[in-house]
Amino acid sequence: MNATLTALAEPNRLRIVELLRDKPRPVGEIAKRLRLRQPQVSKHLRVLSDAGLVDVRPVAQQRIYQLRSEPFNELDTWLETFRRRVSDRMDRLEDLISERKAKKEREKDHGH
Amino acid sequence: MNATLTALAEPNRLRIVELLRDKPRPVGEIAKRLRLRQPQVSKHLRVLSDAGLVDVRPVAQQRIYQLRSEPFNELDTWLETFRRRVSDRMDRLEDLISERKAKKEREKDHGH
DNA sequence: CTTGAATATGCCTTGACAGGTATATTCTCC
DNA sequence: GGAGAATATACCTGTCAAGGCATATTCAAG
Repeated sequence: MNATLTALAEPNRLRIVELLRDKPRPVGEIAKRLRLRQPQVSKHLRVLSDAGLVDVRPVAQQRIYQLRSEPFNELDTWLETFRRRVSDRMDRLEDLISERKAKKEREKDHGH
Repeated sequence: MNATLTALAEPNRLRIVELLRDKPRPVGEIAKRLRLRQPQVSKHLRVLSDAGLVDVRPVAQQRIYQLRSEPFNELDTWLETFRRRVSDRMDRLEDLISERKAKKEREKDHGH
């Protein structure tokens, strides 16, 4: 999960992922399209690969990189846990404030 | 988008976000629960705030932080663009390989 | 087996960022 | 208005990661 986020947090890596979203591509093409130097692209792809975000397949001297679905599914599942909660937050905040006030009152009465 | 990912990529920040998922909390409570020092928590919350991931409300000397929904919705929308694509990748890869082979054949014939 | 294309890796430098600690700020309460 | 709680900020330091560049590696083709 954290590996996924870390990998995606780097701007150029995000661009690569978005490029691969359309279809698998060899390193050179990625470099050309994104105007990046080949070594850095290879390095970014290495990171993406270690994070499990991409797969490689050798075709002649080329290496074709493609996205893997699992990490995105996991990310999606994780996001699920926020859906409902977030919409309830306001109410909960109100509750919390009321609680706090009530507590204050109790303490005040105690003091007297 | 990138701001969101960058903010979430830091492990402790992710923990904070997951803690706030349950309900809004003041800085001190976050620090205590996650066993982090107060200054670092404040810094992380600053980053999360700048990224638009959280909101603050002062209550006395406390600052109550709560999640905002927008960034998560955006992230969700972004993920949407991967749903179908990813499942189609295999086929596309096959296409690409076939294309490549066809191209090779053509070149070969040309050479002869 | 030599050449050239496609890619990976190693090394170096630099910048960003997280933690640690001290200190400033803001508020409550008496 | 003085004390203490809750929080923010400033400064320092160490670490890590990204880019640049040179080079190693792998493969196809003649």
